Amino acid sequence: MENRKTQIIDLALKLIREKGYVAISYDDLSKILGVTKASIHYHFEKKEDLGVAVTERVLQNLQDFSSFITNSNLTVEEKIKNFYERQIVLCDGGICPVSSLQSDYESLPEKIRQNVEEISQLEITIFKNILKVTLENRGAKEIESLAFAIVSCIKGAIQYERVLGKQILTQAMNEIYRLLKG
Amino acid sequence: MENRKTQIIDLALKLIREKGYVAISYDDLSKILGVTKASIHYHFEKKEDLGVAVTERVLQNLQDFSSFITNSNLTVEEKIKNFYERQIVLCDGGICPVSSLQSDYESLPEKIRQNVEEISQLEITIFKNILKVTLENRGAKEIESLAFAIVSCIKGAIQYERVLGKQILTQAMNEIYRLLKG
DNA sequence: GTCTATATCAAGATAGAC
DNA sequence: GTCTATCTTGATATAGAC
Repeated sequence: MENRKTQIIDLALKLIREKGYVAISYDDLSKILGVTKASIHYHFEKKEDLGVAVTERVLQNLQDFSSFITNSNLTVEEKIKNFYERQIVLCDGGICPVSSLQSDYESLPEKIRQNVEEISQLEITIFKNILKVTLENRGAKEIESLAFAIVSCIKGAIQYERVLGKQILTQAMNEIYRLLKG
Repeated sequence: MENRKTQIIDLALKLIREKGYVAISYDDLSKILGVTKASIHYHFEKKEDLGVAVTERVLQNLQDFSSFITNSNLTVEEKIKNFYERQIVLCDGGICPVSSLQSDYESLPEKIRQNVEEISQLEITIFKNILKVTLENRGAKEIESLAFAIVSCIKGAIQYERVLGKQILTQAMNEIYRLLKG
């Protein structure tokens, strides 16, 4: 059942958002899906294999989003709004899966680390591409700094929001928009 | 030996920065310290007790820092620089212990959660206090939004920096300084 | 492709000797 | 205060039946 495989990846991604890669177990997954642990092991022999599949999925989604943004005619503000509204949907009450995997970085097998690196870099690159279109008068270095600031801000805000339960991301983004006008 | 207790908290804090609360074990701690697991259990009967001690330490340090900043005559820029340079020292190649604990939030016992909440809130409050002194012309709401943005940016940047290994925090902060002038 | 059963190992935790 | 020894539980993983 190829569908079961997808279902496992979906669930693993959800639990990584909530608890992190280290904290989830095949027991968690199997109980929620109503199957046995052995059944999960059939689809993903080792936990590492599942982690690789999840990060490949995240990377693929991000690449699709990158293409969508590149080929769109949206304004910079609209593109940024697209990015962080997508973040909210992806996180769905937890934290960003990328932040979660970054936190667990030291415990990740090499293959998963490489994917997390690639994902992190692509997020920065997407923002650099968004910014350079309309901020042509600013240097490449400044555009890179801005991309770092905006992505960092979005990701940090989501983590505080889960713990403190305020509209931290939305409010922080209002300030970021002002950065682009200055 | 009261010193051993402190030593365990120090080490736990270091490992939380590197791997996170969930990922560390009494076995890790005991091997590094050259004692037995049982010895760690003597000082902290349950892992939760150790987590509480660590977060109380983090909170205490932050409260001290808050007093220092409040009673200083530094400029806003200097205070912010103090904050994020302190972050770099605290993280020491890992991620911020607060970010680490935020990521593991779902897996934390209630008592530790409360401490993480308090710490997260105090970080925001410190920034609000820093900003309101010189940004009197801006409303309380805007000051809060700015505090959210700056703290989020610092914390997010540290996570990307560990994975991508660039000067992401410093560069992001350069852009944040511009926010304060606009 | 999914199951039962089981192996193996590590983690959190406790009892009791020294 | 630290140790040895041990317990329990849960996690990763495998073998082999259906």
